[in-house]
Amino acid sequence: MATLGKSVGKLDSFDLAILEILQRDNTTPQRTIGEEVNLSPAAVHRRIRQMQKTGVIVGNYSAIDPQRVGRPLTIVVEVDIESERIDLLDAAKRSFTNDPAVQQCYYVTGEADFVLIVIVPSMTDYEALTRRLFFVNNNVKKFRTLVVMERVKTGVAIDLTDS
Amino acid sequence: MATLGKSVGKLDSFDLAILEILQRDNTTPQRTIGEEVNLSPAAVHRRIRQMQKTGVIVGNYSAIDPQRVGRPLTIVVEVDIESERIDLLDAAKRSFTNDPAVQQCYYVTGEADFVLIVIVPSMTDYEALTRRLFFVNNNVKKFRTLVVMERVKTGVAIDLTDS
DNA sequence: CTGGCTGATGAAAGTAAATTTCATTTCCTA
DNA sequence: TAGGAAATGAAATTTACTTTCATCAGCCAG
Repeated sequence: MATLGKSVGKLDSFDLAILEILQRDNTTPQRTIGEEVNLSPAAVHRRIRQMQKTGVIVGNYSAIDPQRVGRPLTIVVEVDIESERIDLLDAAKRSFTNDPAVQQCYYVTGEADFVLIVIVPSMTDYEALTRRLFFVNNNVKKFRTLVVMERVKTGVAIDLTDS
Repeated sequence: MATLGKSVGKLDSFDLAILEILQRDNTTPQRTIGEEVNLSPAAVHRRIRQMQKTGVIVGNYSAIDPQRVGRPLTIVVEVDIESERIDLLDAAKRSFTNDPAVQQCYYVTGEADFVLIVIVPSMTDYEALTRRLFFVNNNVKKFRTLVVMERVKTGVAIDLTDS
C-alpha cells in the first residue's frame, strides 16, 4: 500500500486516500482518517497541513442548500463576446467574478466564450443580472440562458482513482 | 397553541452570518465565529448543528486543485436527448451522476437538455467518457464539447446578502 | 561496509476546540 | 402579569488537534 520514495510535492497513496476522505467530509476526525488509511493521527495531521500549505487543498467549505436560503433559481449562461482582446477579456472575467450571484465562471473554447453558473432568488434578479453584466458591457455579443430544472449533481469533488 | 418562537426551518440573521463564514472557511473555530457574530461558542455550535440536521448545510468539503492531482482538463458538455420519457430521463441522470468524472450535472430547459461539468486527466479520458456516456446510451441525440481554458471562478458559495 | 544525514513515523504530552450541562433570560401569549 | 417554550452564556467535560521527542528506514559519501 505504501508507495515508497515520495519526492517533493508529489502525492503518494496515503495522501490520495486522505484527500478522498476530506473531499467527502472534511469534519472527519484525524483519528478516524488514520484508522482508515493506516497512519497515526499525527501523520495524518502533518500530511493535511502540508497539502494545505502547498496548495493541493485549496479551501474548506460548508455547502449550503440554495433553496433553504431563498435562492431557488440556478441558471447556466453561455456568453459570446465581441472581441477577445486581452484587456477586454480580463475586464469581462473580473466583472463576472466579482458578481456574487455568479457562483462559477469558465472561459471556454467552442460554441461559446464563457459559461456561467448563476444562483439567484428569482427571474427578476436574473434579469437585473443580465442588465448589469451583459447589456452594460458592450463587449458581450449575445448570451443564452439555460434555466436549471434540477440540480442533478453538484459539488467540487474530483475523481481520484488511478487513471 | 404551539407557540413556535422561531418558526421551524427559518433562518435569522445570526444563522446567515454563521453560514457566510462557514462557506468561506468551515475550519473557523466556533469561538472565532462567535466573536464575529456576537454569540457564545455554545450558541454558535447549536445553530450549526441545527442547520446540519435540517439540511440547510448539505455538506462539508475540502476542495482540491485538479491540476495537483493529475486532472488538468475541465470540460463543459451540453447534452441533447432524444426522448424525455421519464424512465429514460432518469436512466440518463443516473448514468451521469454515477460517473466519477462528472463533477456536476444540471437538467435544463433551453438549447440543451443537460449541462455537465467534467474533470478528466486527458482528452483520451474524455473520449472514453463520451463513449461510455453518450454513444452507448442511444437516448443521447447529440452533445457539444466546450473545453475549459481557464477556471475563472469555482466553488459552491451562494450569495447571502439581502435581496 | 560504515557512519551520518534527511525525512518520515508513532506514542505521548500539551494545547485548543467541540460538546454538554445547567441555571438563567427572553419573548410570546393566554 | 404569570406561565412556558426556546434560546442563551458560563463552566465543566469530552474530544480532537498539535507539538515534542525518540526512533527508524533509505540514501549517499567516504
